[in-house]
Amino acid sequence: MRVAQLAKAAAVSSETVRHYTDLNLLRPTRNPDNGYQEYSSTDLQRLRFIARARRLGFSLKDTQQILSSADNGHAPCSEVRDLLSERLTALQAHIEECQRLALVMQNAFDDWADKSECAPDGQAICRLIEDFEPDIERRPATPCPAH
Amino acid sequence: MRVAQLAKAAAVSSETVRHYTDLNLLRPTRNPDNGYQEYSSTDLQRLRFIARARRLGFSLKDTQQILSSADNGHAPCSEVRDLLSERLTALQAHIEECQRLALVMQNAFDDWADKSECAPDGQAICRLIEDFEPDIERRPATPCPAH
DNA sequence: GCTTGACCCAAGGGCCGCCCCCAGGTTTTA
DNA sequence: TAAAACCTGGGGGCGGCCCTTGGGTCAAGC
Repeated sequence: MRVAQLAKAAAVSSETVRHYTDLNLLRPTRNPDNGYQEYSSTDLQRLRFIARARRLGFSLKDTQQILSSADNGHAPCSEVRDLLSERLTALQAHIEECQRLALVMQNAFDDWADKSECAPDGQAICRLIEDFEPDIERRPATPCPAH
Repeated sequence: MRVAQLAKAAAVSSETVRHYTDLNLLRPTRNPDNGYQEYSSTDLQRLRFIARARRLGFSLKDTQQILSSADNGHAPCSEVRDLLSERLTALQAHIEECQRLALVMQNAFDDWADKSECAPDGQAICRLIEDFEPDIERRPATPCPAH
């Protein structure tokens, strides 16, 4: 199979296939006639595997590690369990952080409902923001990447 | 003030100050003797403003926009309200997405508690993952960046 | 046989919000 | 006076792709 076929079969984009190939997650051979990548059904299996792992919250690096374990003949299952539990814990922490931020935002929003429009006074930038300081403990201002 | 002083006064890193300066969010002058950046108290106000806006979940681009409105003499408040509400909505969607993912992970984890270690059979990579397909509708595999 | 359009390639930049490193110049402190 | 702490610009790195550039290749229709 070539890039686009493989991509379609696994419901990902061709760029994703190329990306994974660059990362050596997929190992196509070369068609010597035209230099095209030739993917096997094993690659399709791997690609589907990767897509599933991503859906389960694993990073590409995780997946890389799992696949290379499997390549070396080890059953990666216990590794997978551990990784999943790690990722789940991290995700829960992330969710809590986002929820804290959402609270802060909601509080600000509610507060601001009362406040009148601030006229530009040449001093303040925007009093809504400048007068607002959340009560929560200061944490590094790395809000959730609210994609 | 110079970089480190300003950074300290706003409780951010010097690199952050430099970064914001590169983005033209801060506008220091130059000390002609040594080429150092010289920040004014206005820059400090702006920097604190940015830090607050970040804590409220605004992106740097948002902040840039807010600041340039203010620079142009417009009171950015209504803009700020709109942006905040947009960001809050996006954040809530993000949280829900993460919660769905956490559920999927938790389900996988629970499922897997029963299953025995899979021996490497030369065919499967890891049955835990390969046999698992979450019930939720397929969504682009862009899980939460669970940092 | 020739065009059109769909596909393929490699290499590189862009996103976001910084952090870190380099190599060298300046200032401050002991 | 020397060491420590600062400053400069430029570049790379993180993750997981997406997109562009500037080509080459291939299938189908006329």
